Amino acid sequence: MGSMAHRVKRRADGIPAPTVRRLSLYLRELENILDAGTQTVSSRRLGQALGLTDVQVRKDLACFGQFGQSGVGYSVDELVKRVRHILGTDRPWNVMLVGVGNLGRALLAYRGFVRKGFNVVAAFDHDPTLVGKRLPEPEGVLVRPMSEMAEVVARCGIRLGILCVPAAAAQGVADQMAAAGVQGILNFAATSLSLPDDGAVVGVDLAVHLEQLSFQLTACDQAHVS
Amino acid sequence: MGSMAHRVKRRADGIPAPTVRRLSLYLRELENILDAGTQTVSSRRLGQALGLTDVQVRKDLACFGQFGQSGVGYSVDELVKRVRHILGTDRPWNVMLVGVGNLGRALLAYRGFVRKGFNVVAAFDHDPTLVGKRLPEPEGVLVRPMSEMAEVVARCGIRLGILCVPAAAAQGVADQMAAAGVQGILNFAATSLSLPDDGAVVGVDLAVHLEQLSFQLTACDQAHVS
DNA sequence: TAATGTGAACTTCTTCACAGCC
DNA sequence: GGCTGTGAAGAAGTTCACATTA
Repeated sequence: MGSMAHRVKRRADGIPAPTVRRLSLYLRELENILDAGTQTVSSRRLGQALGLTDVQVRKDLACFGQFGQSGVGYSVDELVKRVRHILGTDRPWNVMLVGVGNLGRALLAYRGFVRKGFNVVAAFDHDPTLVGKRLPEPEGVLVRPMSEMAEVVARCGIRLGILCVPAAAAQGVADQMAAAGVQGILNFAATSLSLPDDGAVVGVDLAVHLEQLSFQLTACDQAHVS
Repeated sequence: MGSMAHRVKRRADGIPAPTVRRLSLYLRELENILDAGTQTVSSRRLGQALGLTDVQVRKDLACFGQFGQSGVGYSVDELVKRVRHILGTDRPWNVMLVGVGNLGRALLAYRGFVRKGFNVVAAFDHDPTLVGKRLPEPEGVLVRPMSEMAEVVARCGIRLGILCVPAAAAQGVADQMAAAGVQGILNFAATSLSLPDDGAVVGVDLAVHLEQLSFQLTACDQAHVS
């Protein structure tokens, strides 16, 4: 089955998909709050920062147990730990990246992944002129030939992969990744992917997001006219 | 009010938000089908490519009128035109980009935007050592100082902006963009933004997407253990 | 036969209302 | 007063069943 951008294919457990999406946002906000030195946060405050109601926040968190204190709120530190554990980012993940074009290179240089516990430990590309380089230069990740994928995945315990190849090549590469043992793919190619049932895909199509905005503005324009 | 990543803030019209998200995916698939030379497509085929049911596809399209033919399906060419019109991408958009770091540079080099009708006609950065460059080198978009933003927005009729500055600076820059007349922001900063009510935001946090995958794998692991 | 289009049933998600706690 | 947690009500989205058309 193909996967949709921004929607997980299989829902793990009985957790609503929207809840999982929001959980990441809660965590991001909580980390900001933690950095600001605040000890405690209420569902209202957390929700307000994200444009959600307080009840929504509490309902989401309630899926995983009850860790707030009546009349006080949540311990930020505690909540960060709990949410990280729920998302599985309380321990580091080794990640690989395939396709070292413009976007791939930018992602290799992106520090946001490491900060969240995702270490990009391997990169692959089809193009022999790129293989052997270290990106970002001069001390980055070694770009390897596709043929080494299975071995490296096994050796480094890689379960997640970032796919940044052209759309036309994406399905073939995704199959290779799955065959090599990768279980989850973050797909930046402008196409839907089919994977075996135990493979998870999340799609990010940069142009699609701009389309969402142009739709909104266009719809508003027309509302004003009529 | 803040906005959520991957969710539009205000829903234009009476169109369900999930429908709008899927519309972009339909278009992407339809463009592939068109390139392949196929004349006609059924809701079943379109849905299958995206992991959706045929009814879902028809219901989504039905929001905008009825343009299928019983027993035959949809004219791909016609449907592409209609969906582009709905999304507002049947005419080009001038877009600006703020923050020419790693990610910003990669996006300036990304050809997927132009292909979809989004022309990045201006870039801005705070850093004087970047101002004056053309990215991607040597013939790309001129990087301008922030101070020129309002003038350029007005002159080029820019309504959409891509925000790629560090999280700490994001809200301030977003305010500047809104003040300059930008109506929609594609936010790559790892933070939620508050904008005046007539401003639309779509957030893309690359690390958040990996978290969704790690959640899924983690949840599956635990399901297998128990 | 092969498809679209759509009211109705159903499921999922969100909001309301309120009990309980600090 | 301020806050969490939660059953119940409501809203939104999806699927079913089928009428309809080529």
